[in-house]
Amino acid sequence: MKIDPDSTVDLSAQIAKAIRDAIIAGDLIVDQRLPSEAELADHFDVSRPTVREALKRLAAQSLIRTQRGATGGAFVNRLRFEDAYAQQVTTSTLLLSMNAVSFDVACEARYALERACAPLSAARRTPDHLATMRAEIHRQGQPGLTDEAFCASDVTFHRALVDGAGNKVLSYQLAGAVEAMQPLMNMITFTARSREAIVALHTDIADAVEARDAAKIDATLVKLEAYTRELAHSVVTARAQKAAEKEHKTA
Amino acid sequence: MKIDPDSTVDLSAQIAKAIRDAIIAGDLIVDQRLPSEAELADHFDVSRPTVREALKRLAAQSLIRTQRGATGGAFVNRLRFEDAYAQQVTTSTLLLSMNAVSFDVACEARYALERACAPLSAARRTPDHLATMRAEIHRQGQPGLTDEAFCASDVTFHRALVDGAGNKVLSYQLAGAVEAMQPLMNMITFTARSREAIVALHTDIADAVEARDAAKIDATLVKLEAYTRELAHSVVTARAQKAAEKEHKTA
DNA sequence: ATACATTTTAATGTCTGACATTTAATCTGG
DNA sequence: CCAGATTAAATGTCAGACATTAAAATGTAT
Repeated sequence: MKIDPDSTVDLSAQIAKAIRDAIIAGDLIVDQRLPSEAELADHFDVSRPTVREALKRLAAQSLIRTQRGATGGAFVNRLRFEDAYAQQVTTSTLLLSMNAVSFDVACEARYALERACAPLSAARRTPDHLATMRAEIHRQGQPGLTDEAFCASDVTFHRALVDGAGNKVLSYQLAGAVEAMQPLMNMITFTARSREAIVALHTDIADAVEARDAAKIDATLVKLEAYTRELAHSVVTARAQKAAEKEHKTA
Repeated sequence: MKIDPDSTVDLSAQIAKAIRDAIIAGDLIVDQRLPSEAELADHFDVSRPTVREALKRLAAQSLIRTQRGATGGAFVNRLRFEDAYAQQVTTSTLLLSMNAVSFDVACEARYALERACAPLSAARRTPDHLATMRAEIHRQGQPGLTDEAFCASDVTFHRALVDGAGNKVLSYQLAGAVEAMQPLMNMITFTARSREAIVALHTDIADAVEARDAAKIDATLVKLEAYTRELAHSVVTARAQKAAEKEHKTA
């Protein structure tokens, strides 16, 4: 592991890269302890604060964890799916909000991915997954539910569908897509009638999952996608109209 | 933005979280300059090194960039899909290697996601995407190609297929799945005969994409998945046999 | 007045050395 | 043999200094 002190790149970034590469290459294995900060500083011929900045970079990516005390130090972290979820969701959310990704594009991606799970979920879902879906459907029918709570329940429902596929990699990939859309979905005000329609489609999906009918799940997801986009469009239209009225009033 | 100095959590982690939350909430917008390190240190009532560790954490997630000089400082970064790709691939690769995700599970996820793109790609692919696919097929037929180069070309081919769907979110999500599998794929030694079979299937896919025949793409991807898994199994079997022989020799 | 060279300045990058805090291992007395 | 005190080693934090960078301000000559 070496760095170039003459490079224009930050030393801490170079050190972080060197250690990261060693982890990816398998030279440092899970739970292995890195040398102490002082030893690393000595090795790379830099000061301790510089080493610490490098370690914090790695910690931000969940590649290492640190422990204080006598037998403490920095350890290579076993990257867990649960840890990766959070980062994936954060990144996806920011990508959507910063890159003016249209609702349609995000929606299309989400349902395309979800439909990819449909046949697997039909084959493998357990009673647990089904119970979660039914419970969320029931919650979604409760009057007095806020839009945010309705959306959160929607996310849980869809994650149960995805988790039913029994493939951790798929669940991980989809967590980003589904949850990242939540802020966009929260912009939609769900009327009693639209909630009723969504709950009906959710019920169809749950029934199809119970019957292990992949084609039916797929078809219903297509319907749900179309309806979601329709709702979003009406929101956009209403907002534009409101803005126009306001404009008219000021003029 | 406040932190709790009595918490057991690192101050730098708390500060990073506070700033990250502000970015996510939109309180800090793209290209906006953060206060200088000295000002942040003053605001949070900590020392400059502590602030710097926090900023390095954010930089590791591409949430900010720093610039030196008179008008320098830390700026909120516009998170680009390209920047996110790299992190996504690193994370996915480590998840697969550290969590003993079986080849079958990863393979299943990859092809499920890819098949989700098939109908969109059939509808939207441009001549460019098609040209890339044809070029990679040609490369894959060249004799003397290393296994690594063959795999790299395979990745490029599949990414062209995915990019053909014309949905950035899908491309982003899939980049992780496809590229993360490359290390696993590199373990497979491709015989002349297996390469021939793969190239034939790739050609079928390219033909179907050209004809905008979604069903045909889907069907061929199913075949390719089955063949890939078959190849992987034979590799595993061969390796187990070799290990058994070695065991026998030592005994 | 303008173009170019120089100086200033404000910021990040880095270093040194110190102290605080945490935690496990070790020592010590009952 | 065990419980408490001590020690040691590591990370966490701080203070202050200097190095480096790059833009802006200033000065100067044409």
